Amino acid sequence: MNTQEKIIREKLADYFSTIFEKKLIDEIVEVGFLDKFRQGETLVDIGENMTHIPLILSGAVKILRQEREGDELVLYFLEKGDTCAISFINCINRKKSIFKGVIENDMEAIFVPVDQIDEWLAKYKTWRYFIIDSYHFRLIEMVESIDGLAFMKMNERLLKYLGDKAKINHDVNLEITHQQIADDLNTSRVVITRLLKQLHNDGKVYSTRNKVKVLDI
DNA sequence: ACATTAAGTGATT
DNA sequence: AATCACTTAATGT
Repeated sequence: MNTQEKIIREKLADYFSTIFEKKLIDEIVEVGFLDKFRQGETLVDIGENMTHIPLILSGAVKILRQEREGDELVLYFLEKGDTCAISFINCINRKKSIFKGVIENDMEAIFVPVDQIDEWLAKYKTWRYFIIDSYHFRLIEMVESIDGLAFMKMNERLLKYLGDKAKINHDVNLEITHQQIADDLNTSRVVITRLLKQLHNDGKVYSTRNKVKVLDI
């Protein structure tokens, strides 16, 4: 076994080896490759073809919908142990991605080529469950996201967003500007500034320039 | 000290 | 909740 394979096997041991059967792990080690991305990089853009799906080992990815340039909306975040089931379907159908994925935190993932994905679905129960589970979870997050748009006031959306962000960062101290938040929620900076001030006064967050500390978790 | 960028605010729709 | 227009505060050079 070469060193590259050894490394992948070790990385998988952290999280995925508990959910995948041994034979499947062996196959992943065989065909997968490790790749790293830095914060702010675009993992996949809308309209691109996908050839691999990531099994996320560390870091986080922000999944968003984008209309035109500068008009976007964050749907959810992916972190360790997650994969993008949507991208999986994209792979199978050889369709173009309908989402954009931006690296939220420096990310490390094992990429598995599309050809195997299909094959494993029939071959391994654990893989099947993993994909279905992932798909289900993403669907729930999507519904939550829709609920947010349809029923929640902007201040609730903001609070949820900050909570999610704190969770995936494993830190309640967020380094972010009002403008960046506004972009992610597809609203204006002025609105965020005012809502943040409210939340600040309500004791739910503590915010200063470039920083928001989430207090109410 | 000056320029740039982030944040705060009142008025209007 | 969005937009405008403007002010004030923080930060970098």
